[in-house]
Amino acid sequence: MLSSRQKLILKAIIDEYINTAQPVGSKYLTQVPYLTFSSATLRYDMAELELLGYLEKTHTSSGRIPSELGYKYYVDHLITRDVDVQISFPVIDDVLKQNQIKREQAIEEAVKLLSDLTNYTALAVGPTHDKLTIKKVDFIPLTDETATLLIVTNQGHVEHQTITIPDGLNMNDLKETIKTLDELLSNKTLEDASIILKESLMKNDLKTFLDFQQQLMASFIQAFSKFSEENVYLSGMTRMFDQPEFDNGGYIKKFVEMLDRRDLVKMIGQQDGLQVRFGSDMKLIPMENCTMISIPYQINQQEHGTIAIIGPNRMPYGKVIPLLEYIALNIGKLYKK
Amino acid sequence: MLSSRQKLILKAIIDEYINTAQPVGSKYLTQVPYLTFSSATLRYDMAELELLGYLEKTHTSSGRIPSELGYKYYVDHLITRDVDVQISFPVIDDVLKQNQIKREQAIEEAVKLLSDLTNYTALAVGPTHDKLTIKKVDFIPLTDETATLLIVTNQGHVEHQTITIPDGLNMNDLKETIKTLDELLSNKTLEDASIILKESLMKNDLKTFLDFQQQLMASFIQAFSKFSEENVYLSGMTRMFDQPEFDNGGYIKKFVEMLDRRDLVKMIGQQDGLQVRFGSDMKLIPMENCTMISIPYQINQQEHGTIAIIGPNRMPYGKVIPLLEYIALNIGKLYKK
DNA sequence: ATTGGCACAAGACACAAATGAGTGCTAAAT
DNA sequence: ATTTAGCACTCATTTGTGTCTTGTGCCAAT
Repeated sequence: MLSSRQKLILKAIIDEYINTAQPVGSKYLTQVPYLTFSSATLRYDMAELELLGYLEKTHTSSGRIPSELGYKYYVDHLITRDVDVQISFPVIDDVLKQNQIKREQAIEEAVKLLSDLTNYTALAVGPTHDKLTIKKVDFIPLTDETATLLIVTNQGHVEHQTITIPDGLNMNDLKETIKTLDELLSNKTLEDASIILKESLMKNDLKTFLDFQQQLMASFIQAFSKFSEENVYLSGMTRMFDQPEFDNGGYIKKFVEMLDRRDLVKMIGQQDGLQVRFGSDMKLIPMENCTMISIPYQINQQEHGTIAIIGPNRMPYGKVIPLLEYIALNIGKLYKK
Repeated sequence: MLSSRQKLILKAIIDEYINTAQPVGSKYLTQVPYLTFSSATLRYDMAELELLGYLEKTHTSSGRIPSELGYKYYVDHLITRDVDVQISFPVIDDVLKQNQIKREQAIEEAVKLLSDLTNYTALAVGPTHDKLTIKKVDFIPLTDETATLLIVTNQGHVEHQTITIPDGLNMNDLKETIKTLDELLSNKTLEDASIILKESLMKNDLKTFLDFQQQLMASFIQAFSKFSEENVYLSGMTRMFDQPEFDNGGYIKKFVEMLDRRDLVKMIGQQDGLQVRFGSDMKLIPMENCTMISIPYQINQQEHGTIAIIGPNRMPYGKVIPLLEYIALNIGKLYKK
């Protein structure tokens, strides 16, 4: 258990480190208004806090920097919510209102705004429907040789593919096949659709076109698997580059590749509320000095998603968290009747 | 005009610099088999080449590195095509063949392969149809309150948007409206469609839904403008990070942002053949030490695009160019009957 | 026209000393 | 029992110095 003075010291150190990114020493602390103690006293407590694992030293005789445990304690117990963030609220309301009927775009704009307001990388997944079903399979001829294949889910997600029709294949036959497929698959869940598709292939219900059909099926299966990679919006990828702790080609490369591969998305599972995850908490992708704060949003009973921000551990949590909460809440409100 | 010896020297310097990324000195050149001269002679010519602008020095007494002009001369006159790249050709054939009927994917895979083979960033735009027309406008109800709006072009490009239907609005009315729109717009070019849309809005042919309709129209117009941002495929974005000359947070940031904003796409206009563009040639986005090689591909009379690679000036042009040409040629062949 | 020789320039490297921020510990003060 | 002042110590950082290396530029000789 920390003494109240130790708490104050920990808070002061983290607050300062968040601003400066430099190790904080006892001398600085003596200047903090609410720490009216000598540097020696402060040093004594700092040693204690280090022993308990809340602080670290970069070398034997340096100032202290917060450890992950320190940040954790800070976020859980010491944070002071910044009231100034409220000046951004009308802007958020405005942006959301302008995209009231277009949800993907509302989310996209919200993510962009979040990134702009915080100067960190922001992302969102969803909105995702609880039960993913196929709404329509359609086929739109473009030319004599080409056509576009469409699959629409109940989430409004669309997967499309332009295909070239091989020689000697009748466009009408193909159209028929797709129509059968549509009837067969619509309103089925993705898993069911996959099964039905494979069975049909076996039983040869559908007209077979040899090689062509195989590619077509592959195409479908691939489209289905794409759906399960949920829709994700990303903004401010390069903002991370501005952080001094990441000014390092190798790290940045890893970071961008991770975003590119959508690794993080797997981590943002469905959770209950606000989550603050530090580098080592993210088992899949250990990214040191990196924190992800995520919060779910709910559009209606079935549709929900998560919105998150990624930055250095050294984040102004007091600003970022209220902002994130406000955005998540208001995305939800937008569609409540 | 360069003497033949000067040409040899320029070639030797660039070849070596491409390998080592280090300034090349006269001593090294004496070891090159085809340069049987003393270092003093070579130095004499090097000074000449520098005067002419083909070479540069990093400091008063360093070896020489090629200037952009030097690279340009090299690419135009001194390059020797590497025959070894041919061992990659079957792999390319294979990948393309496997995606014969799915063109977007064929391009995507080709770009990925190109990036893998060269270890540089690769991208492609297109295939783009000469005359972009609308093939279908469709509307798929998802729930009582939501529906997906689809626009398909003759290119097989699909733009979709999930919209929330405001209270007091009839789904059937909406369906009718969309149907009218489909009839009105299909097989029209994008420009025509825009005009028709605006006229209808004026004349109020379409049932008006006040605020909602305005958003809907905005949605359409936005979708149309998205089409003109051609479809682009990108692979190996982070490969640039491996190049020693770019190991620098600021540069990398600029690079990623440029790719993110799709700036380059604007540069890859429609051109006749292979183009090699150096940093300063790309007026829009001056990226020093950076070269883009692009080549158009043609699928049929109407459909075409461009495939390109971006790397440091210091690229093994003798390998990269034949590879690029082969891929561009064979994407085209794939769909020729 | 080409070459060998030599003085010179400038980055790279290694090492040492000075600087300075900050600590840990102890003995004295409160 | 806390708190503080004082002091010795540590270690990263900066500055300075000399040496080494690579490569140039120029000139006189071939």
